[in-house]
Amino acid sequence: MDELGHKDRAEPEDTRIRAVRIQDVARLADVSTATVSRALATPERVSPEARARVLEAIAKTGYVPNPAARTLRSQKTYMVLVVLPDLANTFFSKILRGIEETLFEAGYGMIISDLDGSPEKEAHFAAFTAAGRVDGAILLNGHLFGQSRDGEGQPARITIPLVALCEAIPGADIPQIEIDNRAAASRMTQHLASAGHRRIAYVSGPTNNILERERFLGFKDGLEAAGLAFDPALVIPGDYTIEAGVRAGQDLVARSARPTAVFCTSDEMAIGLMRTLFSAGLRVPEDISVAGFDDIEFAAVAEPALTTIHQPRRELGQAAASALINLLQGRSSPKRIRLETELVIRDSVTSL
Amino acid sequence: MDELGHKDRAEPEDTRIRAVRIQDVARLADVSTATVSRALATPERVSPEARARVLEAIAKTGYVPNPAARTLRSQKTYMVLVVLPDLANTFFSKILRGIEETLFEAGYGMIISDLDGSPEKEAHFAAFTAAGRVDGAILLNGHLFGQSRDGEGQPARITIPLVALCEAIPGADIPQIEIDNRAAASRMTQHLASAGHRRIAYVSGPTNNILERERFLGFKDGLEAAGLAFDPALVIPGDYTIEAGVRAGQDLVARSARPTAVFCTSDEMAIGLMRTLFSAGLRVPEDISVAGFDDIEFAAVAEPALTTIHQPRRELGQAAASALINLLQGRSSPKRIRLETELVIRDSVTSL
DNA sequence: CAGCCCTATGTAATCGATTACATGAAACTT
DNA sequence: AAGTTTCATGTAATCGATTACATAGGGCTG
Repeated sequence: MDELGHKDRAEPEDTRIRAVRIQDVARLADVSTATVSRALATPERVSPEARARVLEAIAKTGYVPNPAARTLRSQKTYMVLVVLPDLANTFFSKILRGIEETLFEAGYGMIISDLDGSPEKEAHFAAFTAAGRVDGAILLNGHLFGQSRDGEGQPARITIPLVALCEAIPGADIPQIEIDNRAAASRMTQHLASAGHRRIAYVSGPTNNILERERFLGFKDGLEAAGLAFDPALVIPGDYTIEAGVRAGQDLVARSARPTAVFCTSDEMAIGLMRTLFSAGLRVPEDISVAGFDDIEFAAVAEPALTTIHQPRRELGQAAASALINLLQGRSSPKRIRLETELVIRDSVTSL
Repeated sequence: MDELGHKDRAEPEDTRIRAVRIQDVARLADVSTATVSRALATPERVSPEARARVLEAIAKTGYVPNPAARTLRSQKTYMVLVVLPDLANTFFSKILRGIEETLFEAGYGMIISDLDGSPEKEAHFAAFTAAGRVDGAILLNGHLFGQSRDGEGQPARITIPLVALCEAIPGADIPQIEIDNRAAASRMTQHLASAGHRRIAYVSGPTNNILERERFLGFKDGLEAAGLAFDPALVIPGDYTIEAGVRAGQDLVARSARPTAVFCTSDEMAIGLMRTLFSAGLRVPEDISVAGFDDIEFAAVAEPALTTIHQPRRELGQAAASALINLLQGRSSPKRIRLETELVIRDSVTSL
């Protein structure tokens, strides 16, 4: 019999390495399994002597509780699902890091789901969530599972705590962590206007996106505050990607009456757009000013350095994770958390 | 009693929503739980009639197997851990996407661990892995858990399948998925040399990094192939980040005898470096040529567009995930998979 | 038609923890 | 001193699946 005394296990032919079980620890510490469990979960409810023996036995055996068994009994997974529209998007990476940090400190792991615009994947992760593989979820995709298809089929009824990050989910009674997109867009627009720009183009996000709607409202707010008229011809459709910026640039280059400034609702689009302008022989900001949104790492080192709206991405991730942890641990969380943005003035916008 | 007949459950005051269990399905389909389980796992071992009744009952109840229970019994989690040195690094995002895609198709979920240079985190995830929370792991960090500290303490003995991605792990007997860093670096160096550059600076990665060592050897290979002497003074330390590129640029600007070309071992450094050169009034490529490595999204839209080495990032992720899945499903996997890189010539390098 | 094998199914053990409940001893109350 | 409370601990039920083993019936072989 080995040191741990796996006496009631198959012995000779079973060469798989068996994990240490709570029973092995209990035997070594000469207590019951209940005491071992309590020594870990509620140390104050165990006598100091027993606790010491248990801890020693744990150290000696290298015992790690089996998470599946623990989850099965306690219904807690200590896992959180993060739902993203697109993992490859630069904007999310720092947010993810903020989330991961905070979850880790609280003892939670992070499972990532990249929806990738696929309804199958969405259904899969809805089932995943419903099956109790995670204790809670952070949604960065702007809608609830199965939200669009109602009536037909069984819309996934998720009963675990949820938090919406960045893209608010209208109508959902869950904490929303975001920035004030409307105010930020208005501020940028006014910044451009106060630099003397009268004809300001706007490169949008996907129009069904709540961020886009807010930023678009903010753009109009800003125009109005500056006493400028809104011109629908100056709205160029985009989707936040570099490629959309490139296309918007082509659109712009082809125009006869060009705006003097372009407000792109993502830095990625701004950088793609500038690329196209350069290729066409236009200079930024001399011939045309360009502003972005997000303040990703590359904004500061773009040529010219990009004037943009700074989003506290890491803090957003941390705030969302904290809010969720509060919920998971039975505490409450404010329904709406808004973090401050900042107008970052660099070199891509000039005064007329 | 409700439709599912939870007769042996607490009824009135328990308002928690109970998940449908296999027993509920069994009762509805008028079979045993074993048959339900078999109908899902090995349909060919169940009669068509019973199978149909089971599937109908599952559809009616919306049954989803409880993963914790399944894992506890079968010792399979259908989860894979991805270990990264830094989640915020742009380079990883597309790789992650490739991994996620492939895992998803095979029915596996992805848990992400951002080590962030923290030994505590590393220890945590080693325990995590040892506890059987995942079936396998993909390592992007270039070393095994607990590899550095041996002898002292109990080095985590991981018994699950592992795969190394990008950073090969010397001495580890696990599949390694990578590119030929040495050949790629040599190729770029020769490209610069063949454009007439004789004084080529090299901005390195962290020197303890295996990628760096390979690329550095490749750089020297390339010099030698071109008949150029290696000059240690032209090696500038870096760590693959934008900031390192900025610093390298400052170093370069301050020099009296400047090289005519700079080979940066990451695009991020190349972009940061160009930024600094511009700020100092130097032009790329007229005054100095700059080459990168990786071909991240921003390389193509940088100003000037960056000449670089293209890494098939998504494919790397997919290959690593496939290799791991093979291992998890009892098949074998080649010990070394090398994907092809490509020299991408854009505008940041000029001929002298 | 006896004997054998194969198929479909059920019964119940099992995975490894948590935790409700029981128990006995010690401490406190009146 | 009897009764009550508290504390430390143990016993065993439980979480919800998978799966080893048992069994019954049907088809096949000789």
